[in-house]
Amino acid sequence: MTQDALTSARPAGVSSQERRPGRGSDMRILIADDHELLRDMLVLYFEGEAGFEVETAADRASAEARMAETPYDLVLLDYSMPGMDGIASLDEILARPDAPRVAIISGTASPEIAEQALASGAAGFLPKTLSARSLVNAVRFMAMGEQYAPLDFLRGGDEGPAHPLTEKLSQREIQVLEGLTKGKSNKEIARDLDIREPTVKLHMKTLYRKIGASNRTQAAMIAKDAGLF
Amino acid sequence: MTQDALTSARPAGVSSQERRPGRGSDMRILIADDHELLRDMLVLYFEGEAGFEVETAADRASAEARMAETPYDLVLLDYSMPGMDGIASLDEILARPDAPRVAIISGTASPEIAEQALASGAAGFLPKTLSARSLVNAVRFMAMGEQYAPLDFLRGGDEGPAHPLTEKLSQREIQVLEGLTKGKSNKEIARDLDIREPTVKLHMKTLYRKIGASNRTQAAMIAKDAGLF
DNA sequence: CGCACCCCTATCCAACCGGATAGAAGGACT
DNA sequence: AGTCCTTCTATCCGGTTGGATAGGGGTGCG
Repeated sequence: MTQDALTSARPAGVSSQERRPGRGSDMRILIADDHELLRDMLVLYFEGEAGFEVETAADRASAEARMAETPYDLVLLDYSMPGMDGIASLDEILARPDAPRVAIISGTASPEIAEQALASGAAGFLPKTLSARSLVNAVRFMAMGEQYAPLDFLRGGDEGPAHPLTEKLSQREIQVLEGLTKGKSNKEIARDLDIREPTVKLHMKTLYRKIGASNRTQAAMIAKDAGLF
Repeated sequence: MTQDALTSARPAGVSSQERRPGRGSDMRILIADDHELLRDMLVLYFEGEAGFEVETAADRASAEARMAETPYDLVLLDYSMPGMDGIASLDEILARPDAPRVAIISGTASPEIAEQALASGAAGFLPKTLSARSLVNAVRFMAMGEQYAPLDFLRGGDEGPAHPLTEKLSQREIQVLEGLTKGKSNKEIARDLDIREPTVKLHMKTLYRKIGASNRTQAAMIAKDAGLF
């Protein structure tokens, strides 16, 4: 089958002629993502590049097992795969005594999450909207010790403004909605924004109308589905 | 670049299969997904196969524009890309007078959503956890007019049960949680499940403890993040 | 200026929610 | 039988939410 080239991820031992002794040893990269399509893709690309040695894992447990076995120069870690629980999981992995450099890769995460990841010490943040070419370049960049993140994504210039929701909502209403998605009460939101609670309730009511929700839980789910926050 | 790996990977074994003497012309496929990584992948792959003609779109608007211009034999439609709003968007696209066969592709959608998509008349459902090989086979299958969906995914055997949440919750609590994520009130949930409201409240309280939520909105967000429902 | 719009505050009230507590029926397992 | 677990029901209470109503400031615009 043609797919052999793709699916032969060759976990270890990479038999290959594409090894180039030019720069000393190869760069060892671990791709941890539950999307096999993506793993196939990246393995394929990196195998065509000189100086890379790629292994894969489909969930957090096996990823950590591999990290414990052998050191990696860079780990591409999916933000949402089995075993992952947001930034907390990243922190835990980075807290390991033998922690490698870790870059977060995600298809759904927001710029906010990207910033949190970078603040936690991630080597970079890679949205899956990146092209394969850009991703390989980013990996090279991070492998040199730099921190990478696509600027247009962080600036929110990404896909956020296209949301019809944010267009309709005022600044305050968006802030209130954000607090709502965090599961906060009106009282907490009021304190955070330094306004009175009745005001929060007003914004709440108006934004319900605007986005078509009938209670706070629905509003939170709508915001979540829209990819906000 | 590494395309040689792809193009050289022509399988002699299947080459006869992919010829479509009945139709004469190539099979036209539209890939609509905002993840450029995935588009790169599939385009490269299908270009290495005979009998396929592939075009791409990064959002719903441009996808529909392409559909209006020329007919496609199959459209791979990302469930969550700019312009998409769940099953409703699929229904709208399928309601077009010149509607092509449409398969939903998603990295996050649940088995429940997959079934809804198939019930709405989708040609298939493709989780991104599929391997490249399986995906190509699925496309061939769907192109023959069949309806495709990975059975183990639909049975929930996929990544659903791996969720630590569903393990801890009882059957009833899960049902209550599902109603919660739909934004329903306790009263509505009670009616739907044909139990009394106090009972719903009890389940609600206990499931809060189990999943670590302090109110219904947080519980809903946790369930959503876990990929439930 | 008048007007629209956004943001802020306030009060009142019905309804709902979160939590505690208590009791009971059925199935499963020892 | 006894025990545990799940499910169901119920009542009480304090707190929160949703909705209506009535204002007061601020900015921008014709």
